[in-house]
Amino acid sequence: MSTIYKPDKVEQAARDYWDRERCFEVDEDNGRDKFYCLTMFPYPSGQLHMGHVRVFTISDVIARYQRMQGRHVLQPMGWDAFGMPAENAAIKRGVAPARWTYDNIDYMRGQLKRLGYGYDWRREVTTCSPEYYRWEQWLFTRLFEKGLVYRKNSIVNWDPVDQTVLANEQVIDGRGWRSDALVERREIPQWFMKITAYADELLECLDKLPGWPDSVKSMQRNWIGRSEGIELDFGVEGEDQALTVFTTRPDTLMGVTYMAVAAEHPLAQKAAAGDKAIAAFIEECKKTHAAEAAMETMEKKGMPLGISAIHPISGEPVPLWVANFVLMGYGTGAVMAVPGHDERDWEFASTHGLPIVQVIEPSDGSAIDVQDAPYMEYGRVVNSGFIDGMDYRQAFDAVAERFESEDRGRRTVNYRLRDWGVSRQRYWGAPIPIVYCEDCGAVAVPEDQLPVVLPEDVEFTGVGSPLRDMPEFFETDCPKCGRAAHRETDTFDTFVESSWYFSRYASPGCDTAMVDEREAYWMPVDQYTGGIEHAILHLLYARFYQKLMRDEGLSSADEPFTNLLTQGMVLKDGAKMSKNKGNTVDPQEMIDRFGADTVRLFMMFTAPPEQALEWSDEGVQGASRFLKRFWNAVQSHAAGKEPPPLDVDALDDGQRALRRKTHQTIAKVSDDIGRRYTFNTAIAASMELLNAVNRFEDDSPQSQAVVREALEAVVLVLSPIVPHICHELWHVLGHASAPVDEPWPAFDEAALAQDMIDIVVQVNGKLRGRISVAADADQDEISKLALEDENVRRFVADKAIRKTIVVPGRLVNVVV
RNA sequence: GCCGGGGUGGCGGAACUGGUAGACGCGCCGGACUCAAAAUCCGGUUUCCGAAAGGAAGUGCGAGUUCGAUUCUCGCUCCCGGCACCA
Repeated sequence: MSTIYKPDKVEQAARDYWDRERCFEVDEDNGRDKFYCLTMFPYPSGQLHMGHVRVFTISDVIARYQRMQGRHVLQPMGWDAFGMPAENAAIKRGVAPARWTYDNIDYMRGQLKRLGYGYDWRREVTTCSPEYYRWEQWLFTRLFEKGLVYRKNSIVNWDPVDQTVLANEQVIDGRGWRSDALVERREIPQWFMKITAYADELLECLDKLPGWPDSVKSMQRNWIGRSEGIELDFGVEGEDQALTVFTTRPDTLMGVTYMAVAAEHPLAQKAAAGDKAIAAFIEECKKTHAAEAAMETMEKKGMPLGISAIHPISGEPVPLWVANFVLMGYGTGAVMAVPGHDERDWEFASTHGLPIVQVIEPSDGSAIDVQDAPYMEYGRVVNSGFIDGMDYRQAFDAVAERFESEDRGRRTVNYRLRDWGVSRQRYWGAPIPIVYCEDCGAVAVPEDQLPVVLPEDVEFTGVGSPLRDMPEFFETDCPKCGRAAHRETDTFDTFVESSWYFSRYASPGCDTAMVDEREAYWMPVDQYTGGIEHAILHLLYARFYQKLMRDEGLSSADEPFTNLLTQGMVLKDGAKMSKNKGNTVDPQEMIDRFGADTVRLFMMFTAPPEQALEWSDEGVQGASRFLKRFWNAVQSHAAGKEPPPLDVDALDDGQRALRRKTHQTIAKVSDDIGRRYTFNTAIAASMELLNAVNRFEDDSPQSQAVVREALEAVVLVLSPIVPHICHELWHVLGHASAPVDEPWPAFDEAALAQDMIDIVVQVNGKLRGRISVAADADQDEISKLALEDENVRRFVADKAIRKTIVVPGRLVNVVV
């Protein structure tokens, strides 16, 4: 090998070795401590972007480190292969979505290999293959039997550009998450999965995930949005049916001055039948609702329905309104309005001249006037008869008990979380395995008829789904009665595929079940790494799926991911890299120019993983420069005489100092990579050690032995980050083995010991001098030495010393 | 509004448990090599005063606790992310 660093050759050689030796292919081994290191799998969009390179590198560093720690490491890779871009490409280029997708996968797999990631490619999962989605369809039919999926006509978010239904999670500020088009409301029959049945468990288990970032857990809690309250039944004049409302503030019950229902509420609908003005108002609400619901300052509009509810305690009539701020989808679609103690109710009451009364007073007795502003704090109940004088909790219980005993109310928990609509009016997705029969209704496709294969060779017009124009696809027989029936032509939301792919990695090739016993060895995932943008959707669905699979007897794990690392975005010029903004940097170009190791090093050095990383061309140059220095240092050392074995007892002070640095570095890097995931500081420490070696000008045999030890340490500790160059340099240092198979270096406690240590002397907390003391010096000795320092004496002068604080090994502070 | 995270040199960032603020890298300045440039190597680089020794100030702002605060407490401010007529 030439002594000039040529990344192309070095990297090719290392890759050939890993391939030849099948280094990253792992099978289950119950005798060994497993480590499942997972990265969020990519969508095969065409080529890798910098965000991919960052997340895969983080994961690869962790995997390689854990491997050197002796763990049996699984790191798989696959493709989230269904989705809209394939359809868009098909429209634009006239190539079938399947063809486009498989071509992209082939290209991107090559890129991943070029970056040196240590994947077990035998376990590759491609979600658009029938072998994969077959089991997804199977689980769906199981859930169908259990009643955990259901079909209902529902008002959905319709994306007029993408011609599809969006999940609530896919609507951002009233716009489609991909198309950015204003979302409309439509009523369509949809399949739903009962994620709300698991709302409590999904919430509670968050407390059992110490390895997850607080930010993600908090977002999920927020999203699930649990709130405890009471459902109360109000009588309505001229109606047999009670009007049920949900409230979290039963203590304000006596402050109710009006009631409001949503536009879709049956009482509003009924009133509209006899009143054109109300009908017009409801129509207006329907039109504007979806589009404007997210707008921050939407005007509070409403109309009286001309009927009254009966207050359940006072028996007084309470006017009933229809209002645009009441949501049919939350609680019961009706609210009791307490304008004295709720901001929204107060605003509405003020606008429409409704009475505002006070029923809560501050516990500290301070004066308030609810005519000026609502008082929302918990306090003491007043003007409320049977609950007067109570605090919030007492009043809550008193109201609950009274209404429950009279069967006019019940304690209830409400969630913000909605059931997961999984139907998509799209072609490029897994077919929903349902057959519609005129006699039998919706029937699940039986297991022996799965998978329902998506035809891949299709004409793609761009409007709607081609499946609807393919009788050969949708015409079938009813599995129950055998009569002519037709298949569901909707496909699954792609989040369904990404909710269980990690389990499938653990059971590759299994064609008799979704997963087999190998799942139990690998699951749960020990370390999951991916973008913060998946904090809610993907991570919540995946947790939900884990519980579904557990309850189906497929897994024993409650939670799929023990530790979660969310990496920051890659920015350029302060903004997220995107084609729209034209601020992208193509990883391939960087790899071709500098090599994979340089790109990996830059990514890991420039910022800690959770922070945003600003791209810098100079920074890449710097990384490249460092690797050259590293290469040259090892090569020039290896070109010298082979050093004798290290004789620790024969070292002079300088040699011992370098050796101490070596072992300090091993200790620090181990902690930085293994515990803190601060790869940037691990690299910085390695750079320091290499700088120390380069400054060390002593070519005595023992010095060369100390240098050899230092260089070997740098090669090994950097090998998870820049594996190719380390692979080569390890050989240059005379080893036949490969770093990937070496144990992680241990630091020698004895090497860290020092005879003399430098400590800092402060006078009144300000740095005034440095002294060198024996490591075992006692406090009196240290104080004495500190006071002998010339500069310290200048500042102490003739002042009386009030106190001397000695922090062993660090500093002395003299207080005068 | 609520929840979470953050504010440190010209820049990315370091300081992990309250103990030397600015590690490491980038950039910049000076030097060596070169006819010259690039590359490479060596030295310097928080600001202000000083030739230097050394001193003063300094981690968004204001207070507090402490011998000692980037770190802890309180108040404010700005930025980023999430959620939001949720009853």
